[in-house]
Amino acid sequence: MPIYLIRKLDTFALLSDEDRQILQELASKPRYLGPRQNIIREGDNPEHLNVILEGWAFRYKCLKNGRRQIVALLLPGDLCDCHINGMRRMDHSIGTLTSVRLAKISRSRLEEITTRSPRIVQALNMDMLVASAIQREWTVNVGNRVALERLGHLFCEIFLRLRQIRLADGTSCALPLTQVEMADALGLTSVHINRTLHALRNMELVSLKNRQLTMLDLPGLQQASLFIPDYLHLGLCERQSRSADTENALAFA
Amino acid sequence: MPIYLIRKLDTFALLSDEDRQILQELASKPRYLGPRQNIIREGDNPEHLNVILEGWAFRYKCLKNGRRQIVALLLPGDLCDCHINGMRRMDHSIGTLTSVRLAKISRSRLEEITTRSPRIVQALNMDMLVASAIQREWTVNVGNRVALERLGHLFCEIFLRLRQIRLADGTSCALPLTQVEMADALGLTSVHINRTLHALRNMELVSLKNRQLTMLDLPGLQQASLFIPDYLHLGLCERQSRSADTENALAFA
DNA sequence: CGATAGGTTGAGTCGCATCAACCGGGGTGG
DNA sequence: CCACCCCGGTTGATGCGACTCAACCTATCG
Repeated sequence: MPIYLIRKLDTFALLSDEDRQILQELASKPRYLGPRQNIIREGDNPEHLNVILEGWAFRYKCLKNGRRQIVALLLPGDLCDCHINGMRRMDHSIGTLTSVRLAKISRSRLEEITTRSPRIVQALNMDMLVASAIQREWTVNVGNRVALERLGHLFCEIFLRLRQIRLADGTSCALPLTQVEMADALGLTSVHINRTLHALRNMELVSLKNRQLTMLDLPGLQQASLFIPDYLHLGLCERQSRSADTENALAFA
Repeated sequence: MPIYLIRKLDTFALLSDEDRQILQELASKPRYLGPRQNIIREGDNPEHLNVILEGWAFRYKCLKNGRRQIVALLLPGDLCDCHINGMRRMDHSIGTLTSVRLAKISRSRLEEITTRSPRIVQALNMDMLVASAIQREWTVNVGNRVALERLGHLFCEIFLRLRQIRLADGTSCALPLTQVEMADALGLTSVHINRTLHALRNMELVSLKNRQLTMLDLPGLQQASLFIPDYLHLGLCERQSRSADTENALAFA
């Protein structure tokens, strides 16, 4: 069940029960990958659309000088490939961070879906716009913020994105990234991430142990990181509570 | 006439004469703006799709600390707004660099186009994928490259994008960016851009005077900048010469 | 003519990289 | 069982790339 995809799209458009049913059928033949594996490599020819049903992954590019830049984080419910038609060759790779469950959606299947539900198309479009907005914000993050702001900003973004799909528990969420991976995502070194993390802890803004991130002071962290959540377009998130109610109601029916 | 849009889309899909005719009709009521003006501001509600018919513009975000990050350059033929439906509030602003001629396309008009030509839809999708790829590469650029590489990379990208729409003249093209604007695009200061530019000139890789950029040694610059053009997906660019022939043929008919 | 925008240059400072050593825990194999 | 290894994290010393501040230069324009 692509439960996280449904939850996310639900914040982008008013899905009907039929829409949800259509999305449910997606996850028929899931594919499993272990942690630190490649889902697809730069140069590969993407044949179908992959959706992350469960687990974390990331887009990255390797440079000639040997360094690696992580350009995006893919969370449960995120679409892997630059969807719809067109891309002949991947210009970047996608790797897993944790164990990942993937749904493969063929092109024909996708077309079928889009003809059956315009609302799903709308929600997918919105999702794509948000993904672009996040990418722009990452450019801002590495271009214009110092280490402490960058790391704090990343934490804020991850936390809010996970909360959107109800994978945050109060003020905590998972964070299965090593310091090396944070460094590669933020254009810093792991040594400096380490020191910066200590600074954030000393300021009592976050705590991070056993891959569990706790936001001790979310407003404080947002301010310290120059984080403004607008770009995530979570505007409809108050609907979350409503759909949570509906979901519960169904569960108890 | 959205000649540059047509040229660009022509490298992404095989457009028919009818497709071109449809695109021609877009530019009916153009809007004109002077240099250094805002096309749309963060927080605005975008009502229609803007296409740049002529001139240069850029997407940017301003931070609380007063600094500005330019997150994308918009060249002739580029689409301004995160198109199709959806976005309620702009999460960034768009400003002009030069005088700009814009085409406003209403939502209904856009739908009409997409129903009439699936090939245009395909080309627009491809264009969107390339725009995303460029955004990712900008993240890599500011995250993982030193000043000289960043600036050289920017020059390579601009040159190839302009050549794609045949706005490059041999090894030269326009570059209407001030050093402050280059700095804001690359996450550097204008002082450092100045010194880096001198370094590039001393290495006899580029020359830049009167807003005219000349690539003295494109392969050399690409190598020095770790530039790999794959992400621009210019694969079909050999078609350029063919369509140029067609265009000339028509011009002389 | 002064005013302004863009570009140039130098000196001093700082954030982050680099290099290197070391620690602790979990897994493996003898 | 312990010895070993390896990965992720930690810490210190040093150096460099880019920032900051400031002065000055040049072209353009009202």
